[in-house]
Amino acid sequence: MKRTKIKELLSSPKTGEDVLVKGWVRTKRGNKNVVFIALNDGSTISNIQVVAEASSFNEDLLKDITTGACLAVTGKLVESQGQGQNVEIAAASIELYGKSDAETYPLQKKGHSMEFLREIAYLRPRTNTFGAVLRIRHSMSFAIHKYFNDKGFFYLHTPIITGSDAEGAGEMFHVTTMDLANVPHSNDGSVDFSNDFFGKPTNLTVSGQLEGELGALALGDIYTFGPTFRAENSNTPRHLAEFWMIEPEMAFYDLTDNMDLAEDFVKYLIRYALENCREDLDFLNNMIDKGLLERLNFVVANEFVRITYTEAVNILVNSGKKWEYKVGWGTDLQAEHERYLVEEHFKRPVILTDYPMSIKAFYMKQNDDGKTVRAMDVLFPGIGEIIGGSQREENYEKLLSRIRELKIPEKDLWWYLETRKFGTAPHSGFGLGFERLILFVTGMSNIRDVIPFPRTPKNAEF
RNA sequence: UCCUCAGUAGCUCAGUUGGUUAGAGCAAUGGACUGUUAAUCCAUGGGUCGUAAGUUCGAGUCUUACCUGGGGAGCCA
Repeated sequence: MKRTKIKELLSSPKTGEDVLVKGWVRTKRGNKNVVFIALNDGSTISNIQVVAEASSFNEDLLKDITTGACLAVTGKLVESQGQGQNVEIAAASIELYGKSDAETYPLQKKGHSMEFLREIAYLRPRTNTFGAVLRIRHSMSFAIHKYFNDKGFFYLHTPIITGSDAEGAGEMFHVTTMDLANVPHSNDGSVDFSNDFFGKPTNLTVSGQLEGELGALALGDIYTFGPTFRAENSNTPRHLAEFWMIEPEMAFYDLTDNMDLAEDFVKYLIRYALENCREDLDFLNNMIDKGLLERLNFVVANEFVRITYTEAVNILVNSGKKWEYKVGWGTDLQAEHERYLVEEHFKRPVILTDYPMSIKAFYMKQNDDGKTVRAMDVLFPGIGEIIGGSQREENYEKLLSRIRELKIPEKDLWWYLETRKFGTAPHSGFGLGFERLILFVTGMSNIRDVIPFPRTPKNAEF
């Protein structure tokens, strides 16, 4: 008999038919005469109830059916006599694939703390919460590709290993095959990379943007979606050393086009989740965050506020609030300022634009005022900055002078500058932190719980 | 990296101004129960109190250092 997934079984139940299901035991209860097994195969958050008449099965087999054990069950799908479910399987035969010693299996029927589950990340996908999060994570990945594909964007694979140390987005992880116990040095005392694998210093990427721009200036509209690595010693519920980032880059987009795309993109993803992940979202709304569905619906239904950095500073200065960090034109906005704008003043997502040139990256297009750049940050409630982007500086002289002002090693960026020499074009792009999106969509509060195997300072287990 | 809180049974926690043999709920184990829904009821076992040093007649409790985790901040996505 062919195996049926539980999701399929529950969505279009054909009672009276014989079925074969395979999955892991969530709970077992019962008495002398009848045993009830809640079986889950990961295809959906719901379990199927397997009912076994004790007299029809070997006593030792029933004893070995404990929380966590893996079973293959054949039987007839019937209407349930109980209250909790519509259909159940009247078991005809049960094959035990894998026992699960109840005394040592870490997962119980009762709830566990997120901190404990993090320590057993090799098993936590078997819980309702992580099953829901991981299914939603998959759906969001798929929706991202679908959104861009439908819009005629091309998925560009930018390198994971990079030879330039120029973007300045964060501390980097070195990539080397050198024997670290015996690192060769040049005469001047510096590390000699000439015999290293690439013959020069290399790192894991902190952003695919610069290569993404090369793609946009050939293919028109591209996006990247891949792992990103930051060796920052950041210990917060919003940072990972290894995370996934989506970076669209579009030729002929100005900053307004860029904002329009970012807003449409994020709303599309949230709408996609609402339409396709309903059961999992309902579960998370009940168990994790009672305001989740309301917040998701609100974001989809309302325009994002768009104001300039200068306007934001005025609002903050005139708010009458006491700030831990001083607000003034030219300083970067702190978490408390962003939170005030999003959560108290406007009470909705906010896009801030036209930041001072001095606090933003070298590649952002300079405004005519000579002091601001065409940057945009999308700020979300509870998350903070979920998207950062800009129109890029396409003028060769302006870009070069900015690189020199900031003393960025020009020799590492020669290829990037070349694009401004040959057929340069106005273009824009942004980066969306995938896990931060998942945080928002799931209502989870710690970024370590929206990626299967989190990498953070002092933690690379599993 | 900084500030702050915490670490006691498999899990979640209680443990009084330092005082005899460290407790509870859940889980587990054994039993009861004719359809259960995180089942219920009865019983049983389970601890180097994060690690190391110190103060003291005496430390789960006080001190110091370190480790691990949470929350906040910075850096950022």
